[in-house]
Amino acid sequence: MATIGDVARAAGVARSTASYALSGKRAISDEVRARVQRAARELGYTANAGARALATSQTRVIGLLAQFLPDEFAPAMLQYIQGVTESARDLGYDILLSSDPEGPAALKRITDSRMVDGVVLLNVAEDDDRLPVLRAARQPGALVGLPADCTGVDVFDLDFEESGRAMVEHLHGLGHRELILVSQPEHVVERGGAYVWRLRNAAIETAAARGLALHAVYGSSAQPEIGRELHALLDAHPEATGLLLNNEAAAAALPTVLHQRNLSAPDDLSVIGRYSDEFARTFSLPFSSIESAPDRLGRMAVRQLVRRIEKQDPEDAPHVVRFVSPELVDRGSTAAPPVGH
Amino acid sequence: MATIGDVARAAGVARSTASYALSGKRAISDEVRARVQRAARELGYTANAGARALATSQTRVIGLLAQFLPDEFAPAMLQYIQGVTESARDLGYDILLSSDPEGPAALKRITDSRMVDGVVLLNVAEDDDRLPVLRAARQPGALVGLPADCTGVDVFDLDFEESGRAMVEHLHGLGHRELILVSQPEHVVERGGAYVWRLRNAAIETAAARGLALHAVYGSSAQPEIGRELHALLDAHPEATGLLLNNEAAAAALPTVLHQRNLSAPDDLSVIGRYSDEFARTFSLPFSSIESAPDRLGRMAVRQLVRRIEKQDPEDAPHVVRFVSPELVDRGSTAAPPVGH
DNA sequence: ACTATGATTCGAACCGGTTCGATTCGACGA
DNA sequence: TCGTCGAATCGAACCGGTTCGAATCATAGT
Repeated sequence: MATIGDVARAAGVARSTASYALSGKRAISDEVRARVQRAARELGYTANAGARALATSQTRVIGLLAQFLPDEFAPAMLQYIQGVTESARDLGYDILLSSDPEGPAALKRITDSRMVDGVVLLNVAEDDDRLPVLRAARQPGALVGLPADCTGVDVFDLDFEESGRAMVEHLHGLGHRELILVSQPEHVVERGGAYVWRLRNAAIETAAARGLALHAVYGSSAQPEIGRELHALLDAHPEATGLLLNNEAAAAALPTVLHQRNLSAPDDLSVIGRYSDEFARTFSLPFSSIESAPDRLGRMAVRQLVRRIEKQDPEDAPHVVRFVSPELVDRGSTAAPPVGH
Repeated sequence: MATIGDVARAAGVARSTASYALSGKRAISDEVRARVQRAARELGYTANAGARALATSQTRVIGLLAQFLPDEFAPAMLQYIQGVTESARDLGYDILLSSDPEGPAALKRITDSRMVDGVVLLNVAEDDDRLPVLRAARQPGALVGLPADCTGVDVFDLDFEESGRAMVEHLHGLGHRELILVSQPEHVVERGGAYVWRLRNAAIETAAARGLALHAVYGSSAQPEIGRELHALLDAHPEATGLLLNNEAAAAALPTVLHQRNLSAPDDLSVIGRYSDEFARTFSLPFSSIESAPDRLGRMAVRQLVRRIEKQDPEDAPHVVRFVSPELVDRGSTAAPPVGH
């Protein structure tokens, strides 16, 4: 494999000249630059990443720390990953993907060995044990998911409070008086998944303020349990006319459940979920929903991270905590409650 | 950040001695080794990955080239990625993930710059344009998916021929005489997705040999089209008693379709699919299926790749082309055809 | 004719590891 | 007592880039 020394020799110049000719960091005469570029092309020269990293202390690699948790919804995870890898590529970075369940240890190894210029953390828990490691690292970090303490990192997340409010307001505006909210399993909350209670509490609060009855429950994250639970819920609250879903498995199971009960949305029941449009398309979910935009969050995290890496911001720019406003995708599954309610 | 020079100084030895003490590649007295290790620990020393790669020409990173194609089924892709990252971690490697649509260019850049010790290609097409680049690279490669030409690479894939045969044989054994096979969209075939016709042709052949009628069609990869197509198919072939699905979207859509037609499996129709158990669990698919084992294929590819990287095989060990035998997961959706057929 | 100037290019050092050959030193056998 | 041997350690070179300061050279100014 050709080195820059080979290129320099072929072009009849010093190594440093070849380097400058290729990088453009110093003025080089047109003639020499052309010679160097030609030699590089002919030898098929590509810089050795390790050597360059050693010399520049820059790897142009971003670490992506995902955690494949048992209850995490897989398709959404892939969308995060996709958003991150794509925007990284657009900005000239590669992605080092770690799914090590030993998150803190993996993060420490990757940052200490300087394999990456920065790090994106997915699935951030309220009290995420990777955060102390990240703060101690020399590289900047961007999070997808809101932890309790945001100091020293840039944070991106869907505005779950506003999402909860919006869902309730929407159905309230249509005249509904009794709602059911199905959240993710409770142990997701216990594990630190703050988004669950952020949406839930906001929904409960809004419902109370509007004088609505809201039955807020935790649902399983897989079939067939969630199907049974949905049946039980509808049995238990026959007066409820609105169903809010913050649980992908429940959304996936609901069409069958409605069929089995011979119900349809929005005629018998108004339904509104919170999941990604991609997910909705893949499974043709007919329910209006708050778009959770995982790919967009991934892109935002990478963009901000790269700005920090490349110090486009003034040295100590304040860290950002940005909430993406929920957008309601109307698929026509909500309407005024059936007469008689 | 501490370098090995700092460690050596703190321990009062030469850099080389510190290196040997930590790597164990030469005999070092117990006393000195202990001193070095202690110094390393106290200084929080971690070797610089770039420097080590430069010195050893080894990165302990594996490149993972995925392609997020519009019709590829997302959850399956995540399972491949998961299998690859997990087994890589177990073997002491990190994963550099690329989803660049410019596959050949990305592969060339990654291998030429020696960021990786080897490469796993997902989604390999019959005439994959990444293969020439891979063969020209100095690093070994492992594929998931069967190309037309396997020279110079290790290949892993599900045995789609055997899968097609097994599905047909299974229903034949139960007494069915007329079957429908729904494959992925035809443009997946045109793009080089050989697995589609491999299963399809084998199924057609087996059906012919057994004297069965088999209606083999291509289906859409998303709802709601695929739902409509399934309805049309069942309308068109009222005498068919068995349905074979090599199309995840069709499997996901079928429960609703059956409901709408007031049919149930296996009483009215025997159904057998080809998808992963994980997928089946997430969506509670009640259909027996050939397990496509994406995570297992990912693991196998990485294991073999690492053996090549570490030259555990004799220098020029023949390249392997391994087909995973299909395993039928019985979910009780097949039985003898209803009487009268 | 001589120097100041600016444009190019060169040489050497450095990044932080690994590895090879040489050196040191104590123990042991003759 | 001396040479030999083996174990432990050291020093230097090397991997392949980047970057800084110095050197070269032609041109322009006086």
